[in-house]
Amino acid sequence: SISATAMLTAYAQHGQIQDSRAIFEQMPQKNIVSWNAMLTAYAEHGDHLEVERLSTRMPELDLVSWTTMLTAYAEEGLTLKANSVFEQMPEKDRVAWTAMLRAYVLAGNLEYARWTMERMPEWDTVAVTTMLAAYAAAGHMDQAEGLFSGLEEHNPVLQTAMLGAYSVTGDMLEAKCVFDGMVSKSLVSWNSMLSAYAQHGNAFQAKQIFDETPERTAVTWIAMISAYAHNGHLREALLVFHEMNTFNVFLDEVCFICALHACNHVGKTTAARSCFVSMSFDYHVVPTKRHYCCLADLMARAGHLRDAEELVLNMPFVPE
RNA sequence: CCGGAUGGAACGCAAGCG
Repeated sequence: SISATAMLTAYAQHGQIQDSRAIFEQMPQKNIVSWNAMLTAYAEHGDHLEVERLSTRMPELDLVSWTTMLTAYAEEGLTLKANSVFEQMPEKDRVAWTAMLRAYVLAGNLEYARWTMERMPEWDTVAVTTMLAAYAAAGHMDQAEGLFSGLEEHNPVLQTAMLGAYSVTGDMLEAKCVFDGMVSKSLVSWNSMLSAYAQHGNAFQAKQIFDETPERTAVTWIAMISAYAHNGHLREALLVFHEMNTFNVFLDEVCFICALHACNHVGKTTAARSCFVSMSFDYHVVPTKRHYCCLADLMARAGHLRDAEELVLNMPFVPE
């Protein structure tokens, strides 16, 4: 039963929702964890209706079930439904409170989010980080700083959120100060510092972080490539892209959007085409609308209007 | 006896429209 649940989750995380449902249905005895895993699978698949249907069939619901339902609603923007789940929960832990807080953040309602945080029986660092990041994204630096300085314990996630907040306002000295003051830095911290420089036109300092970081993830590479691309160093951008290809990096769809964009500015139509083909054949990344958009834009700018038109007409999406 | 499966926080990207 434990291994079946693990398999169910693995299939779901690879988008094979029907396979994971098949495993679930064939399980001889289902416990609360397997039911919850199936709920999570549908929640991540964006299918709140199936989450709802499944939950009515469950022999019992626990904190995990309730919170999964709450999050499923929240991520589809159904804040009222999320709240009604929350209100009906027989007991609430800090995970549930934070999920509700985040539901309001997703709805853009920072007042309710804050009110939810204030009502928590005990403040929790995850909840505060959620709130801080929301304030930062909305440009309320004073509020973000207030939360940050009000806490005694600063963990790496919270500090990275604060670093990102300073990056939003372009306060690079403060951002670097938080970064340097961190006792332990995660890869996300390194990437955040790199992106902060990248987004503020400092390709040189971005490159320094790029060279110093203990490990490079897909995010690291993309941030570096776009740091160059945004500042007119298109040759460097393409060089880094090629370097990335020689490492064993897991390339996701965003990598290719970024590469296509760099090709676009250099006017390398051929490179872009081969990149587009290689994406599906070598990396099994399914092209999305955004990739077609990039490539069509590139071909049009290069004067290949007929090719661009053909691409748009033949793409597996409805053109907008 | 112990361990193993499920829920909450921080990082990257194009175009268009304002």
